[in-house]
Parts: sequence; C-alpha cells; structure tokens
Amino acid sequence: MALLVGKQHVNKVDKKGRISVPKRFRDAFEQQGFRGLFAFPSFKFPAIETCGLSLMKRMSESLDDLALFSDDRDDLVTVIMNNAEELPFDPEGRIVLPKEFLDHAGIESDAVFVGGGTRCQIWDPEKFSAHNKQAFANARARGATLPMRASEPKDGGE
Amino acid sequence: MALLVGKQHVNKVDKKGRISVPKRFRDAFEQQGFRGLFAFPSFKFPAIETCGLSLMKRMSESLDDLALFSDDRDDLVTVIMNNAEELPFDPEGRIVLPKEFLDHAGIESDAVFVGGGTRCQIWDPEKFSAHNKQAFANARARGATLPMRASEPKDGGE
DNA sequence: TTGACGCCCATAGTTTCCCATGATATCCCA
DNA sequence: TGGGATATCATGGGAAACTATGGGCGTCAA
Repeated sequence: MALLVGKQHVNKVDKKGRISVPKRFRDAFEQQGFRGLFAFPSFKFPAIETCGLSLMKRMSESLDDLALFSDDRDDLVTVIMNNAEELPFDPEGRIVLPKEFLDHAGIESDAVFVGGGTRCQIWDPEKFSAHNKQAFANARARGATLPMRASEPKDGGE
Repeated sequence: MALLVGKQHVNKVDKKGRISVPKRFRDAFEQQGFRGLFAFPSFKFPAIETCGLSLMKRMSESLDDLALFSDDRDDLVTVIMNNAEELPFDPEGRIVLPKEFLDHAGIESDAVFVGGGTRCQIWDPEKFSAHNKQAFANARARGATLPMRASEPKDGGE
C-alpha cells in the first residue's frame, strides 16, 4: 500500500460534518476494495484513528480466531469493533465525521490529516501541533532509537 | 462479508415490538441468503446476540465438534440453539423482538445495534454505554493484545 | 371471534447525490 | 523563466432519494 505521510493536509469540517479526505490518503484506502475508511477514537490521544478495509478485516479475522464468548474476545471486540465506524466516501471524496468523534478529538471547524505509514490520524490542528512538539522533546530527551528490520531481498509488495 | 462495526444506530421499538435493523447490517445479513437474522439472548450480558445465516451455521458446526454429551456442549446447545429465534425482516427491514428478549436485555423504547465484526448485539443504550466503559477498563487492566493473523503476502485482493 | 402476525401505505427527518464555485497546483508555450 | 491556460482538488448549498417510524387493514389460526 502507498505510504501515508505528512501533516500538511488541513481541511475544513462543514456544517453537515463533512470533511474532504486528502486525495493521496483517499487513493490509498480505495485500493483496498472499499470506497471509504474505518475510523475509531484513539485511546491515547484526542484524535481519530483511521485505517482501510484491509487492516480492519484482518483484525476481525484475528478476533474470530479467539474462542467465541471468551472474556478476552468480548472485551477486544467491544474496544475495537464496537467503537469503530465505517465511513464511506461521497462522490467528492468526503466522509461524514460522527459528532462523537469530533467531540473526542476536540475538532470544530478545521482538522489535520496526519499520515502514519499505513493509517492516519485526524487531529484538531492546534492539539496536534502541541502533541508534535511534545513528541520531539520526548524523543530527544529519551534518545529514542529505532531498531531496523532487515531489508527485503526483493521489493516486498505493498 | 461486509464488516459490522459501530454503535451509532439507535432505533426505536414500537408498540408492536418492531424495530428497524440498520440498513448496513441488514444488507450484510441479507447477502447470506436469508432475509432476516438469528437472535438469542447473550448469557454473559443483558443483550441480544444476532448474526446472519453464515455465522449461525458455523456455530452449529463448531458445537458439533465438541464432545457429544459433554457438559459444555449440552449447555451451549441449550443456551444458543434452543433459545435462538429466526427473525425475518418485514418489507421495511424491521424485525419483531420477542418480549422475552426485550426483558432479558432490559430494553424499553430504544435500542442500539452494536456491530462486532461478523455479528452484532442489541442493547439498551445506557446499559451498553456502561458495558463499553467496562470493556475498556478490562482490556487496559489485562493488557489485552490481539494476536494477528498473518497478513496476506500480496495485496489482499477481494 | 379475538389476537397475533404480516403486509401496505403515509410521513418526517436524514443522508446522499449532484452541481456550481473557488482555490491550487501543474503544465505548456512564448 | 514568466505568465497564463488547464486540470485537479476542496468546499458549499440545494434537491432528490432513502431510512426509520407509525398506523391501519386483511389474513390465518387458536
């Protein structure tokens, strides 16, 4: 899948709750066989997490591998599936953000799409800006490092 | 199959006990070859479990895999199969919820359809809200993780 | 005959679609 | 290399389509 990066897409939420999904991101999601995306509130941040059909399906299948009616499964289903929403694109490539999501993220009129590799987050621009600064500070203070995966011999698809 | 997710569908139970099944869920169930759904009271929660023909079949088969005459099997067969009802959609896409189910779930005038991937549950909105909070707390306390199925090597077609 | 159930119709409120407009970015050509 | 022509993307609003809901009627069965 195309990589989603960047934080330059600041779009407007209109009075119907619609917002344009940046073309790049939209294309990446559409390639997964569903003209839309899946969104759910982040539990760590005041932000909305979004992903495409592939990841959502994979999570659903993984959940189905757990024993039906087990506590583990029930809790995870609730946390993941029950709190997600399927948001189809309209012909112009917009989605309608449920009010609950807007509240969670503290979004009013503008929102920024932040690419995070295979998925993306939607933030209130100011909140993200603060979060971004903080992340820089944290990484610097902690001297964060990233152990790298061995590179693929061939171009490993997606 | 289309994924069933979300908890935004809050519909009303009319005095005949009818309730509209949200369009998305209805479509997903109908695709399975039966214009209706299967429902049975959850034995863990004050909620009604519902699923389509496919999952019902899969559960039946899974039950057959349990040892004949084992307590688990007998109990589950009783709890699931004996208490399940086949609820056909009316021309408007509604089902009639048996009074017994309404009582079990403590549903009076409103009910929320909660998507859980391949099935969905019907709850009293307030009870679900509390349950949702609890599930988050449980998952966090237990440090729940979801072992993921291996992702498809190629771009997962479909 | 009464009640339960399924079907039909009417309606209100949303949601989705469609079109128009403005703003950008891209490209082409002088 | 500058300027404009063109395609693309984001945005806004109105209209059409659809979903959810409520009530009435006929039918079948106890």
